Amino acid sequence: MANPRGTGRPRDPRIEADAHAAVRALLVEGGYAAVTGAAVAARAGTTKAALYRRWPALPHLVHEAVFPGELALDLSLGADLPTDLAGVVRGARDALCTPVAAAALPGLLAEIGTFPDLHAAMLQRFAGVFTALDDRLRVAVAAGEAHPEARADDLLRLVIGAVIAGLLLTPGALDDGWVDRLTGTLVRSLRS
Amino acid sequence: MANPRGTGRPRDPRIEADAHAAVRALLVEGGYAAVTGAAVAARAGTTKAALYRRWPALPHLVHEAVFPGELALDLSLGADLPTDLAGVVRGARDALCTPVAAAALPGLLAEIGTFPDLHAAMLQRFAGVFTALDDRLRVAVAAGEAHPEARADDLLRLVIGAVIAGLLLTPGALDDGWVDRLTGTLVRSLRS
Amino acid sequence: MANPRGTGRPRDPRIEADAHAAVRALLVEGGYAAVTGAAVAARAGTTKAALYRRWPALPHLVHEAVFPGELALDLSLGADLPTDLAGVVRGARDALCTPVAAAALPGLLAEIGTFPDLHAAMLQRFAGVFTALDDRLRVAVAAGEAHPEARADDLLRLVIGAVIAGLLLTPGALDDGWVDRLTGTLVRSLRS
Amino acid sequence: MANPRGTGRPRDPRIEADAHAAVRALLVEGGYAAVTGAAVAARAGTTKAALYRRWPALPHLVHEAVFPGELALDLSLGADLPTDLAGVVRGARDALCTPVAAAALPGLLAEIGTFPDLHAAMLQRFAGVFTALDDRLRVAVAAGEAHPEARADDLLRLVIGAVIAGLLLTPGALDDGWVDRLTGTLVRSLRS
DNA sequence: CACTAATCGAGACGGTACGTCGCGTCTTGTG
DNA sequence: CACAAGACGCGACGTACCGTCTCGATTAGTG
Repeated sequence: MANPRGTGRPRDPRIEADAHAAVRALLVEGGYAAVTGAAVAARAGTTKAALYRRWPALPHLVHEAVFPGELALDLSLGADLPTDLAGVVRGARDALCTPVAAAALPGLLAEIGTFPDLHAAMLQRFAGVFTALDDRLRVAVAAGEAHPEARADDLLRLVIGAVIAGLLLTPGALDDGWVDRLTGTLVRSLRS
Repeated sequence: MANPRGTGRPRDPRIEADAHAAVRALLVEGGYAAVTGAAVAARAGTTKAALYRRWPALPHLVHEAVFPGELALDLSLGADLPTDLAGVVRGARDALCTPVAAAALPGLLAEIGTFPDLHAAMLQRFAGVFTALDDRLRVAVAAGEAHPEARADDLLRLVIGAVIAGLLLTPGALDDGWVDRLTGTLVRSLRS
Repeated sequence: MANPRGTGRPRDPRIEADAHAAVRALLVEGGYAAVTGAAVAARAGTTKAALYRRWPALPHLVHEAVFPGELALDLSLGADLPTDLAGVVRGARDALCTPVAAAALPGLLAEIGTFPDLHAAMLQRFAGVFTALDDRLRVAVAAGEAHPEARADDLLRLVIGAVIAGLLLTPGALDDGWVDRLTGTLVRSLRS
Repeated sequence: MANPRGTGRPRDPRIEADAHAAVRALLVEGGYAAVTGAAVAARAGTTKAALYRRWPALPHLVHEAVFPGELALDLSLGADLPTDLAGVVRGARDALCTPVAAAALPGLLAEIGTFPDLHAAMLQRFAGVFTALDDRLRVAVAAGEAHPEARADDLLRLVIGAVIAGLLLTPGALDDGWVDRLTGTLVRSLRS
């Protein structure tokens, strides 16, 4: 898609940033339905053609605008397990409950059916967290804080699922008390 | 929407049923994107006007077609707690992982942003399960099988979230082993 | 269409009159496009079914409402020819330039293509005028006021055409001066 | 409507021509009622959106397709008055009695009520004829062939009205004999 | 006095056209 | 090459009107 050789007029790098900003603004103001090709282009001061030169379809742009990079939950390996799990829970909630993310997620998840590559891209955002959580879990098992069959994927899916379900079905319920309760639940569930 | 008095020509009851069936068939064959007003009408042997007379928008019809009534998980109050929780987990998975439901859910969840009344309608499907689970939990607390702070809403949201996250992000992973692992997780998390 | 035997509930005679009045009111207020089945029924305090029991289609009702009976131009046989012709011109103009008629005519003429029976019905309204004009013309020929080849149908068509063209293309131009000028034109054209 | 600056992708000029041809074909085959947005688009090998980009509504397209330019009656200034008038009468008849025009006119005239701008557009088609007739009439007055009060607008309205009335009410009667009779009528009516 | 038969109000029915909108692509002219 | 601009094919949207139908409730005349 990108120009392999260095030939030709180079792409205007501001368009990427402007498009990201436009998407985020539209998401907050009008929800996922307001993120129209024409609307994004107008808001970003460019045209649809410039967008489609960069992203294969609108949802890809939205995904990139909402989740620009990998989630950084910085599991402070060394703190005790409850503290680290609380960090994961809180981090996942904070990342997905941004006004922008909350507006985009339902639509993005629905588009997975149409654009399978979005699926992989979204999962990729959690890859680092998964690795860190896997490592942390191994340490906890060695320390006798978690039973040996504990799996990081189940754990992470549980957290993400709880956040998504809360986001979609009971928005507003994911306060700090919820973080504490879910953390406690996870800690207890890890005991042998 | 419905005719309050008995006046006027009564609605043809077959249209409701045919529309439901048409939506389910289209969902299975072509996914959520195939559920078009014209396609549903054609398949149901009726017209768009007849559909819009009954439902304010297509997603309402889809919701009704996919979740015709309340989820019945028949918590067998009396069995031991692990068995009952396994029933809830398995029941939620079975209800939401039907080919029809799996095809409809992502789109349906995304439409909540546009049609807020869909939100209440979807939650309503779990009202009975919540009540039953709440009762069961109280019994478990009294029997010393669960700690007193355990909350049915958190528990149910955890189950639903796990299913939805699994459905959206890792379809195919929700096998019987997953049911057993999640049940074990929940049982352990309930211990004081 | 009507009930041949006297059996059954008799029709409510007020509906005819109310429907006529409703059509005329809607024509004046919103033009031909506002004369909808539902609108007429609502305005007349009845229902579409009652209307279609009486008229085969809406244009028939409109025609009846706008031109309830034959045009009565009362050619005062005996006056001089210019006076009589002025009466015809003025009468045709007055009959077709009513706000109601002016609003209905273009639509009615267009429906002729769909309902050929409307055609005959509309022509019928001029039958009496034609006969009278034909007689008057014969007298004029005998008196040497008109050349022998003068034909009433050509003459009448000329008058009606002039009114319709004025109505459709230059509304407002059909004032009394126009009546005098057209009358003069016709009188001169009849001279041998 | 049109793109003022030369920017953007230029409109495909074939679409205009194809749409015109499609409208004419549909008019002849199925009458005014067959001229549907979808039908025109399909026949022209394009889409409804492309049509609505060019014309504000269907009747405007129909008008343009049926009367692409101004009527050219080429009054042969110089022939004697009866010959020139016969040319006007015959020309107006020929222009409005084409199968295409005859099918379109009733509908088009009826739409004037909904789209007032159509009115001006239709009158414009006769502007040149009016000017020429006005000039010719002045010559005739100077030559003593017509009385001084003769007005071209009255005359033209008379001709057009006669054609329209004949078209709408007595189709088939506008043969060459009718042309001669009407011409004679006009010539006599112009004498002082 | 029941019975019959057509009308009444109300409103749903199938059908069809309307005009709009969004998508992702394409085609110009201009850097 | 990229860019701005905007037309293109495609297809869905939700609304409106048409003329018909199906109800339950009236309202006469008839047996």
